[in-house]
Amino acid sequence: MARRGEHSREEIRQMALDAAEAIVAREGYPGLSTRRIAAAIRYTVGTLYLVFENLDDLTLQVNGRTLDALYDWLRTHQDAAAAGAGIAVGQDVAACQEAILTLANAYIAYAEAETPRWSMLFEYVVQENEQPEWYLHKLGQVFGLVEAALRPLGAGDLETQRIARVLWASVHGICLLKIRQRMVLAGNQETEAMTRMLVTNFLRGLRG
Amino acid sequence: MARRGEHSREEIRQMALDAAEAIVAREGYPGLSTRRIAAAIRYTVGTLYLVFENLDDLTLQVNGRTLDALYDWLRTHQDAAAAGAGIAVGQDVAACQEAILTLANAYIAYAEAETPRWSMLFEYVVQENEQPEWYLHKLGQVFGLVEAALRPLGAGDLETQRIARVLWASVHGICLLKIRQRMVLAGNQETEAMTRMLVTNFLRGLRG
DNA sequence: CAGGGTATTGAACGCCGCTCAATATTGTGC
DNA sequence: GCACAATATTGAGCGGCGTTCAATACCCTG
Repeated sequence: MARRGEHSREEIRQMALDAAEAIVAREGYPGLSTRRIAAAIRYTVGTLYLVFENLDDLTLQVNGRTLDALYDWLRTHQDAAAAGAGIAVGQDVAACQEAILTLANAYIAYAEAETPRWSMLFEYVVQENEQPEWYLHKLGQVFGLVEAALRPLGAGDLETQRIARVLWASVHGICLLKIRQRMVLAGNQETEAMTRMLVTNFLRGLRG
Repeated sequence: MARRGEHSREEIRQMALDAAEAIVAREGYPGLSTRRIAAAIRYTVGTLYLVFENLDDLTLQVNGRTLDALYDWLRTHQDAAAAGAGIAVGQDVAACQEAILTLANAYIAYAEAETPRWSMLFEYVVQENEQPEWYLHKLGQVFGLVEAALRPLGAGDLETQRIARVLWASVHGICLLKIRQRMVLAGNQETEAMTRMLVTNFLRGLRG
């Protein structure tokens, strides 16, 4: 045995999560196993169970990191788009639509850029459907971006939340269709067209 | 050893698929294993490999059955709704909207009624994203119902197909949200309201 | 009734998640 | 400087997984 105290528990935690992310990026969620993670960080399985409750716990924490990364990604793309469109255009309905489209396309772009990580968010299904509070919070942060973009529409808070959920569920559905390659016909262009069709018509319907 | 020729290959196939469905219904996709299926039909694992290529093949065939069942379910609900609304109302836009809503609600109802089976359609991910032709055909049949319901709108064939994909991806997204219980607030009513919000506004946007 | 053909078996292989007694390493008190 | 308590780390072991294939038990043909 060796290396007692060479790494703190928190260091081991981070190393394990890094290694897990690397494995998932390379081989997808099915390639993830405690033995592989342990080998990658040059510890043994037993050590992992000192730091994580079990593999589900570890998986959920990887997903938590992914949600953080997704949030940052969306923010970055939002800022880039806002810079391109000039300052303080966020108040009218047309600008709101553009903001939503920006978010939607950024979301889909993330799913494409980081497909295995993104897929794992949904491939790992919690059985007792009990996501911990911290996880729901991270989810809420991402959802919050959509709600914020919709606020200029001037609907009530609860109505805005509803619209955001419907819209984001729909964008997610299109994204799934794209990633799972169920769309034999479709390239990138097709997906953007579908997203635009969804968002513009849905919002026009809301106004009309 | 025993029972040589007691069951034909096709009989064994059906027994295995039945057993697999029962296991999935009871314990979900993660509970499915060759050893359990074999035990349930009182054969051994080896026999399963005479009838199926591997567990993935078997899983895909269970999913194929589910697609058939879903198709029948949607047809039945369509017919019931059509009977309720009187004969030959399928021609104007309002009726078209009702037809889509009927389909959407029936889809979500199926997911609720047969959650494990329905979930397995998406939890089992084909790695080489090569669904066999027969599977794509079954998928196409379900999609075809949506396209048919949209035909009264009078869009071109390709446009109708696009609209159907967008709409169905979106309904699926809402359905996912419901089933995965990410909606803490939501009961059945909430989901129906969200579906209605999506469909009515999207279609109104298309018209307007 | 012998023998070929085949349906069926089940042990074996290398994985998996997870546990826990055994052990190696360290810091402390003398 | 040393013994000892405390603890970080190990890794064999358990039961389960998908998959393979030589061995076997059965049936049919001649």
